[in-house]
Amino acid sequence: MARPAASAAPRPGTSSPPPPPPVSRAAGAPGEGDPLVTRGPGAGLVPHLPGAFGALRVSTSPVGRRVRVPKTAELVASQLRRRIIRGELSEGDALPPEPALMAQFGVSRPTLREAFRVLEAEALISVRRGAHGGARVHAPSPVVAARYAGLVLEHRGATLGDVHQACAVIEPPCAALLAERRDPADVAALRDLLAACDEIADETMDLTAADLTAAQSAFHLAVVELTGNKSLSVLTGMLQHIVEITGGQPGHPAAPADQPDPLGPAERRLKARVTRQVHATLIDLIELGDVAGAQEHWRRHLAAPDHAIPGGPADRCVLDLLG
Amino acid sequence: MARPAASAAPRPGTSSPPPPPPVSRAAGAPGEGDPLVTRGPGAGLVPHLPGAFGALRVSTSPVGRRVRVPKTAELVASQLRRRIIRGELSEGDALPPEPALMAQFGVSRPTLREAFRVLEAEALISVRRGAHGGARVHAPSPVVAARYAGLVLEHRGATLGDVHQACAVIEPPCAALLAERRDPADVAALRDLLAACDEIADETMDLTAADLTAAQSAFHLAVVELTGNKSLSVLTGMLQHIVEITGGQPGHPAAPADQPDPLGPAERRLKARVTRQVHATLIDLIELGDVAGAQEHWRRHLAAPDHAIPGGPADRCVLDLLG
DNA sequence: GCATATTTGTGCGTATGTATT
DNA sequence: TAATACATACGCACAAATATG
Repeated sequence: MARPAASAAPRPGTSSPPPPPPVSRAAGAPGEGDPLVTRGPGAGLVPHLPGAFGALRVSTSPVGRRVRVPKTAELVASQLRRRIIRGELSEGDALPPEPALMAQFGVSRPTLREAFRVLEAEALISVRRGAHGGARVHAPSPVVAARYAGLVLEHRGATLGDVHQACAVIEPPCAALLAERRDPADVAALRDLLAACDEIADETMDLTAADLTAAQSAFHLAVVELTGNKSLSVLTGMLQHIVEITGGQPGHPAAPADQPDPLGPAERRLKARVTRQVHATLIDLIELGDVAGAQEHWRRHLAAPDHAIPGGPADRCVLDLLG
Repeated sequence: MARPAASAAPRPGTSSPPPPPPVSRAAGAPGEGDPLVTRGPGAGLVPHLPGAFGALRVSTSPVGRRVRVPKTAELVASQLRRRIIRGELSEGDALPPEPALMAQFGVSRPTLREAFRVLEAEALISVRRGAHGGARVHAPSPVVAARYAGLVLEHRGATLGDVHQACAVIEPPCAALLAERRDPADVAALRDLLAACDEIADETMDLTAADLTAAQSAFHLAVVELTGNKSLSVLTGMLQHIVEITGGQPGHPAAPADQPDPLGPAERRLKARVTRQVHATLIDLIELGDVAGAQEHWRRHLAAPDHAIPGGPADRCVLDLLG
């Protein structure tokens, strides 16, 4: 076998280069002696996540599924990914240097580097070179998921208004839930975010839209996050990120800034004030426990022309995340 | 100034394909036919300002965060990815063999392979080796995005009930929209899916839950997809996929099948019949145009104990997508 | 079974960037 | 500010496994 097995290294026909032992030296690395890449019988058992063709079901009818053999780099990436997701490797942790990982996994450097590129594309690690460089671990964020979801949406020709409409569907029920709960902590948190919006709107004289909309987006996200539902929070974060990188940046080619700044500073300041009032009203409705009122109020806010840009440029602006 | 160009042509005699243009990616000479990877000016764009740590009240905006220089493999992967998303490369298309791509991009084989691993991890290509092997293109699917979103949720300790609750928030407004629209095509499509559920429930005697729940999930997904909103469709597909690979598979370690089959065939058949009736009622409400009724009916269905398993095992079953 | 085309995994060398001294 | 050591980035060539006809 070409691949060095975990424990048994047959080494049948010794070629010119003697294959190194799978685990030779671990430079002060904790958790030494892990088999790590045991591809033999375990490879068939591990679901290894949905591959390119979906989960393989041991069902009856379609016997004979095209099975894609996992590459070695993919196995290495999966092992590292699992340790990151499980929390064994936390944000900021530094992975051992390449030679140590090569020894631990029993793979060569190109293979290890392929695994690095995969994890780097997933933003789970960031590799820096230099003196104290190496791979550092990052926690998974909705931004990563948003990138791929955005790819799917772009491939399907979704518009910016489509994404906005999704937010308009998700958020009102969350507002209703908060009103039903009437938790003072929720109200306080929202008031804090509202104050943050005010501060930004007041301090910045040029009133660049990016900062203000970011603060307003944080308010919208909080409405979802305070419900405690992690799935909706992640989904909303994804949608917001897609909106942000598509239409929020003025320099983006897909930005609806074809007409450069149709609003003057005065109108923009007025709009900010109106938005602030709408947000404040939501907090009041939540504090009062007006379930239906909060939901309807938030639904209208998200359906408002100046917020959703319905039928306007947003509905003709297909997503363009790739430049 | 880029890295030294490949001075030697990579064995042009061995491959029969058209003579690859000797794109040597000479320094500062972008005049070649298809430079593809032109890193020069792009790298010069990054500000690369020194570490601004103790920035005490910088005047305008905190521009100047840590920039991560993109690796060559990442650039190659981005170019291929863009061509896939843009539709220039469609599902099933075969990419040129490795030597041709090496010549086109002007990179070495390890670099190209790193790009392949990245795209393969994103399920945008699938590489098979052998005579007529090579890289084949696949359309992006919500399954890919679901994988990363699931990673985020697992890292945050989300439960299966959490994911289900997200579906319960998204779907009722969609049902309301369908009832408001009263499109006969929607009703027909839902009736077809209902019939498909019946067929599966009747034909399969062993009544393995996997097939039936898949058909029922298709019905739920259709409620969202028929609204025409692509974002919500993709999101719902992601959530369903997470549920499917986590709790749906009986063999999955995270499946709530610790108590093996608490339901006998009789009870399960009864449940299927009840579910069928609930689905049929939704179709009727949509056909009648009962907006509030359809929304409330679907909300209750998704909150029903036998559907959401609320507070039961689902709420204690954290997602486990990595084995 | 055999020939062929293709990807896969490996080793080693050089270039480049980063932090420390 | 300049020299230096460390760690990754990228390149090339060889041997092996694999799928097709």
